[in-house]
Amino acid sequence: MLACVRSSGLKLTPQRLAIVRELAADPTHPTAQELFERLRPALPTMSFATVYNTLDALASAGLCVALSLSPGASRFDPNMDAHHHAVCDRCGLVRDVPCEPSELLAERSDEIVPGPLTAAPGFEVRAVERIYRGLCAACAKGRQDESAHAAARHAGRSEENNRLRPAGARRARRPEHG
Amino acid sequence: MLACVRSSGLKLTPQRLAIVRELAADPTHPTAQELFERLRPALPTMSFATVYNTLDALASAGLCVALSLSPGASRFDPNMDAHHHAVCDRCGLVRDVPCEPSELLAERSDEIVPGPLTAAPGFEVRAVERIYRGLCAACAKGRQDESAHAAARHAGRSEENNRLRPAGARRARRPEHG
DNA sequence: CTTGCAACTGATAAACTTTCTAAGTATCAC
DNA sequence: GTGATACTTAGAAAGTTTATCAGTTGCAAG
Repeated sequence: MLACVRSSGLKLTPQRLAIVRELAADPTHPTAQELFERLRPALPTMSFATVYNTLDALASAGLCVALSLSPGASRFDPNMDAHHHAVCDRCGLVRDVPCEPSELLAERSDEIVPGPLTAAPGFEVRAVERIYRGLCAACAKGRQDESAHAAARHAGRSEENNRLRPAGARRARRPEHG
Repeated sequence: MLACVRSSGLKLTPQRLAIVRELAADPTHPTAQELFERLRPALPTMSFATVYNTLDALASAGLCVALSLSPGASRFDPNMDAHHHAVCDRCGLVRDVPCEPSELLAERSDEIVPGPLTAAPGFEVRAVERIYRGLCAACAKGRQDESAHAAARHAGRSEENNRLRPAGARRARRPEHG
């Protein structure tokens, strides 16, 4: 991937090197904020804007994609092969889900692109993606524990909730496509 | 839908009435900002926060859903039946795409929920949704015109671009799942 | 190895989206 | 009608993302 950075006409700075390495090594599709915080020990002077600039440059070069699949900050995906996503309703975590073999046999190695949508006349379909909504392993386990504790103690809000809710978001939010 | 508002224990205020009516009548899944601006003539004193409060109340009552399918503001969907979405890469517009008959035959009237994901062990799938990415009719036509004009005049950036990009976003953004 | 330019970084401001707070107001059950 | 409660308004505030600009640095050419 680093070679692609150079061949895309992008200069290979220490900041970009660190960001690309961290992004490529992380299957959880981190946000810009997460990348920034993880790299802060190694690059204490790096600006937050540099993280965004770099991710934008990578995306423009076709080396990663910005995902907006749940409220809150965008997540960045270095996997440019055809794949789908599993999105946690609770913490927003995103994991890749490979295409099924039948999909990979399609003409485009990307996704199966069907004919025009009768529901949306004139809409030009470029790609079709699938989103699996639900609870990631950690949140599913967390909820079990929570309800178990809630049964033991009557109503004590004891567990600190580790939901990674969008920034200012404090209220509960109904999951999409309920 | 208005009856549902009352039966959900929500008070039926003029603001809510207007918001519900506007939302239910609009198939394009407007943002909070768009609803606010459209209702401003009828309700000049309505606060922007009221739009958010109302949409949040509706979502919590299960009467609409907040969609985060592209960067920028959330869009609100009053259609609670099982369906998918077509999302415009350029302007962010969202249109509903009904499920196919085969999907509606599934056990849940919602979506076909497959077995556990081998790619994400422990992930509890609640629903599967499909996103058709591409260009809406208006943007597809707009791009044709743009390239036609660009060919005529050599490089004049004459057409004002009507992209509804996320807030501060000025730069071009690579569509997801490129 | 030096040099120069273009691209990049860092810092900050700013725009936008969303939520919170506090005080006043209106809805609805009785 | 009347009161409790939920709602609205307005403004502040927090989080995300982009713009601006001066200073620095990567890197290609010499």
